[in-house]
Amino acid sequence: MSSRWEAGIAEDCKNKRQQILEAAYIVFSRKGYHRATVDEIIALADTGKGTVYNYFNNKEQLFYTLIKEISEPFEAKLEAVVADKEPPVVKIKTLIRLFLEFYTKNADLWRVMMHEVRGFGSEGYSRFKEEQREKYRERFRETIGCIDKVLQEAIACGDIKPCDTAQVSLGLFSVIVAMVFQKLVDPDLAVTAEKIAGVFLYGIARQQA
Amino acid sequence: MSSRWEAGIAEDCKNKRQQILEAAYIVFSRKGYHRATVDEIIALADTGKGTVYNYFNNKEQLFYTLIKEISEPFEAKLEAVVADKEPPVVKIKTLIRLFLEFYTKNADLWRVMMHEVRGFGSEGYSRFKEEQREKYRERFRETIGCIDKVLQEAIACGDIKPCDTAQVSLGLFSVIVAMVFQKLVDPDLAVTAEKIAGVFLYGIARQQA
Amino acid sequence: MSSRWEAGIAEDCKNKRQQILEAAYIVFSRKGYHRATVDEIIALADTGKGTVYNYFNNKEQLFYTLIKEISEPFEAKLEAVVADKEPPVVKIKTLIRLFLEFYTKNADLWRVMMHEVRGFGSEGYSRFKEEQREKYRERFRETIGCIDKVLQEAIACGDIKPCDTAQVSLGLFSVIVAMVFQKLVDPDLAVTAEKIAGVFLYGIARQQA
Amino acid sequence: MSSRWEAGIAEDCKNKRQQILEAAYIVFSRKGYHRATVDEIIALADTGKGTVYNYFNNKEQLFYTLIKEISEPFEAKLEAVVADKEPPVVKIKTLIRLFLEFYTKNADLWRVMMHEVRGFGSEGYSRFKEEQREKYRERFRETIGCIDKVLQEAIACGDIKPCDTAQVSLGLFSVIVAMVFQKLVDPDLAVTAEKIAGVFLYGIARQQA
DNA sequence: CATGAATGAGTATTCATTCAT
DNA sequence: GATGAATGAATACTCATTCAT
Repeated sequence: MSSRWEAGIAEDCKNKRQQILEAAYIVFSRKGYHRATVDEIIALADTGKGTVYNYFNNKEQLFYTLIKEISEPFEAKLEAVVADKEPPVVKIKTLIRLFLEFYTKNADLWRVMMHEVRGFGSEGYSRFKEEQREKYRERFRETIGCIDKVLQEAIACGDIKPCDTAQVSLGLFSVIVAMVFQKLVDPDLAVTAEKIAGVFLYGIARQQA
Repeated sequence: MSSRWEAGIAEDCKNKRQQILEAAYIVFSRKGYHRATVDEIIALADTGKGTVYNYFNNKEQLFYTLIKEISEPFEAKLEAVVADKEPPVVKIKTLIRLFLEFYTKNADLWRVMMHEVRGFGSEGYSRFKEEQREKYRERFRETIGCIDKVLQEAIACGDIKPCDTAQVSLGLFSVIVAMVFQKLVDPDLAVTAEKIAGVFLYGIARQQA
Repeated sequence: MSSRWEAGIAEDCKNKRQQILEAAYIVFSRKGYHRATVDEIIALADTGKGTVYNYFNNKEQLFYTLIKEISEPFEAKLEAVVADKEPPVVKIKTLIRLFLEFYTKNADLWRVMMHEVRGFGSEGYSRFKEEQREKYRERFRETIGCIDKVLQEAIACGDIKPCDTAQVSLGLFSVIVAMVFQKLVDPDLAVTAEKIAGVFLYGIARQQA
Repeated sequence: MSSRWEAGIAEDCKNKRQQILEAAYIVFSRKGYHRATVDEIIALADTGKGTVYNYFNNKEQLFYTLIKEISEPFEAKLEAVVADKEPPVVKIKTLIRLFLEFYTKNADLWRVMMHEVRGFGSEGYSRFKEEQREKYRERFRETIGCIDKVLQEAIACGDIKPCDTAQVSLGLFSVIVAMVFQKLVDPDLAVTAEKIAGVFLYGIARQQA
């Protein structure tokens, strides 16, 4: 049901902090932020309640740390692709595949995160402080920004027509996420990546506009 | 701030039930499901706490009723467009415009709804019973199904290439929602509708595949 | 062990709020502020936990309300004595008797209150907000101020020698409280009042200075 | 802010035990017993948490040890004055001065101590065991007993009128403490000592009774 | 001896729901 | 029908104490 993002590490050498993060990953994914209880997390992590608060200031910070630790390697990979010397269209397809992979792995947690962070300035919506939520949003913007950069590159070299790259990159992103959340992704991610890229690049119309 | 979906009804003949639904609309939109309190709803509805439970079994059913009463007129409109005698491509653009209109109006509440209903079979995620959540999902599928039908029609008459209509309609839907949630919709909805349709129909590539 | 400050009211017509206050009186007196638990208060008040929070915002405000409701009638009595047309020396003795009576009745709770409120600006000493504590202290100053006023009156009419009335009134007050807290008060309060007045008025030396 | 009761000892030869006691002095004074945390004490003492429990059985015993180590030299001084060959009235003034000095130095901690120990037999008031609290009270009685002894001496030699020395010594003590706690003590302690003695010896009335 | 990671019992507070009036 | 006082299950967080290193 849930992925362990560092499954390589042997069970017995994991420290408490890691155990808690892994348990939190599972519980937040299953229950969402509000309905996830610290009690359930510690039961799964097999630690005492106080231990959680030795490593994290509170539930919110535990959640944020989780998101951050999962995001960072992913973001690094994205950046690497953006910096590649491949043709932009190839890079777009690679990015789509990476996104499919990441969101497939972390679908549940990411849905939760997006919900908690959503809204711009909605007071009282989430228990999260606005400052904290802004940090999540910045992360989100940068992620989509990777697609944006490659699109601009593609326009620059004439591979695609000039367009509002902010909108298109968001559109591309949302389609990827929708496919994942609705479980319409082919086990061979490259297949789905090709399909998505195909629609965005060439459209579905029989005749060119 | 909030839309009244039946503003035509005069204030003084609104019954308690309607007052509660309108207050619930506002509070659920602002706070999300979990953080919305019955106390806040009745304060806004200017009614007693017991009254809520005269009309609705519980908070959950209040929320569902709200969604249903807002969805139904919208779905009727969609069906009407599908049944139109217009060319499929025109109908697609009309559908996109209707979606943009509806989600723009009800963005906050819909975000909340999607979050609560999300997940297929995640036990304990929401306080909602699985049976209840299935009702929401069915509604969701039917909504997207409208796009699907028109796409199939378009394929049948040769306007668009054969494609996986379930995937494409979901993609189209997700792009619409993303634009709305990220506030990238032009005040003139038709402009944004054209853009979205343009990308899906003709792609962004300079050369046909 | 504890006094009921409105014992006259029949049990069955007491409302929940009053029941809670009376239980709080007993528990705060026995346990002090920190060690008094809401659970114990509701057990004694025979109410549900939520009921406490219907009437009082939180534990602190419950405590403050308690103090206020007990203080006010007492302060009114003190003011009445100050305004009397009796000779100052007589009024002083009457005040002493009233203090003995009040503190004997409410010894434990008052000790708790004084401890929580103590300190001028000691950050973090009490969980009480400084603003709140200032309200208690103002109440305290006014109470002692009654003695002060009568002392000034006595000086004005030549009954006692000029002296620092602020210091003497505080001294008188502290002796009263000490007698009560150490359980050295005679059942006939007037006896102890006379003794205390005697020392302050005429001293214990065999010869005038 | 805080007094070190053995400042003479060089910093570098102070052992852990002493460091902990000094930190505890500061923290208990600032926060009171309940709100003082072992964490804060060890942070200030620059030591490990376990070390505290090497030297003291628990928080309670740490507190008691603190009180004892501070009290003993003070009590020795008091006893010395009692044993002096001075006239009783002079000794009383000296005692008052010593008390003013001691409580001024240790005002905050003593307030905390008195609160924790207060009450005779109040079950559950403090976390302290009744046996422990009795030790504090015995200490308290002996301290006041010094005044009592001198008063009795003064009566014996005819300097003061026969009176209930237990009550008067407690009264004298409480006035001293009140002056200190309310910050009404003159920087020159002898001035305040004279005033207090003056009131107790000769009263404030213009005419002898 | 010194340490600090791990622990879990203890507590204030929230809020959906009920039911007597 | 309308009301709102009463309820108590549910939950994040604190902090004294232990014990393996």
